[in-house]
Amino acid sequence: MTRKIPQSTVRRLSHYLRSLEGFEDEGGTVSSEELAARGQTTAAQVRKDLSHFGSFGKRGLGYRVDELRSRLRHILGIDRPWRVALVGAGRIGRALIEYPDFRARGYECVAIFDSDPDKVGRRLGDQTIRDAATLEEAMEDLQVELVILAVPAEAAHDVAARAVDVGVKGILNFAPIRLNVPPRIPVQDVNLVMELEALSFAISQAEEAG
Amino acid sequence: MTRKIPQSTVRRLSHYLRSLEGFEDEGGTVSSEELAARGQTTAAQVRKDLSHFGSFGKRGLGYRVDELRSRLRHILGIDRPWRVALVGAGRIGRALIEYPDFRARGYECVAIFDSDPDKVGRRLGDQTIRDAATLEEAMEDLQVELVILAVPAEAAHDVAARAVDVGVKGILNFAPIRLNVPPRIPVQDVNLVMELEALSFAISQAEEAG
DNA sequence: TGTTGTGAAGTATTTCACAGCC
DNA sequence: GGCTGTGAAATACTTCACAACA
Repeated sequence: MTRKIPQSTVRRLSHYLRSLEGFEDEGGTVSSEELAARGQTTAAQVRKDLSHFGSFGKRGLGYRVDELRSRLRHILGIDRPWRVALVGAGRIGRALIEYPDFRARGYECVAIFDSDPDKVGRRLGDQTIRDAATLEEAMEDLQVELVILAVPAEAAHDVAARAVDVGVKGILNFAPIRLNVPPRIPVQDVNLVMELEALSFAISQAEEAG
Repeated sequence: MTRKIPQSTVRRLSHYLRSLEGFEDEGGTVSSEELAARGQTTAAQVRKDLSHFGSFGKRGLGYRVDELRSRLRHILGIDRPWRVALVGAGRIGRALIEYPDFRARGYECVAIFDSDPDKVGRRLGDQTIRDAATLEEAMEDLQVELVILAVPAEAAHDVAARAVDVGVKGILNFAPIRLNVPPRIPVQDVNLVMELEALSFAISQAEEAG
């Protein structure tokens, strides 16, 4: 039913789910047209995206809102909780785990690590910051599945390798380097400065074109 | 020379520039092969990406490191400073403007706004947080070019519209909504929870496939 | 009637492969 | 001899358009 789904489709699926949030009419239906209008895409694209995972619309009617929502949650893998560890107790990591959506989407921060002795032992949210030296033991005990890697580039490879060794399944990487982990481990890179660069690129291009 | 450059190419250009950072051998050269190895792409892709902007390699030799670096900086529009304002003095925005790369890439935070009276007037870095009500006046005075929009979704449309009205040229948007600005204004959306969803999607898919 | 699901057509992006130049 | 620049081929992604059906 599903083979190789492009990243662009996954992004759109997240959007569709988010769009559904605005719907109070639980028992109602949405058409691909309506969904398309809320994301910036086309009705055909919506239908194609969804069709990769089965056909759960009703011709002439659209998609049942409540069913579509639960299907999307299942497809995105957020119909169950995820045990997440934050490594690097800086601002970004903290921003992320404090997002209301973080918890609302089923991500649960079960451990926070840092190597700075001044930070170790402090409270952060409902967690006490642990010494990064205890990473393996703690991650195994707590059955961590996802790691948010928010450490300096120099430390990132090491932390990633150790996390993968103890069975972590995926990494959200804020370090501006390409992690060298086995291909079975998905890594999602986030680089905020790069996003700014995309902006200055677009503006410069437009200016140059006149 | 350049027409419509895909987003994927722009991302890779940023990577190439970042790769060059590791090079001490300023006067030396890099081949497309080496560049490809540092990003996760192919030599042909590197050459194609660069060829959109002219041909500045030497056959048989590769690209001069120092020249390539300055070309990339020019292409990405970071061969000049950018005047940036942060709207929403929460953790993410602060994380971003405190990144060493933020300044190193020429982005200069010239104003910070928030609507929370408890925050207005406080210092943050080398800035005093301004009342969001004064946004138009301050942005015009300070000739802000880029806005980092890190406010709740409800406020985002309004802030974006006001910023565009006073001549802002681009927006980095952390609010999980589609901003409704004129098409000439580039908007770069960042949604960290969506990145996590891409991760749980990938893992769930792999698990389902067995 | 209205809207899905989907092959087929159309675009966009990547990869190939090789002539051309250092 | 080595490596770029680039058309041409291959692949990936999106849009079209329409049969199927609630």
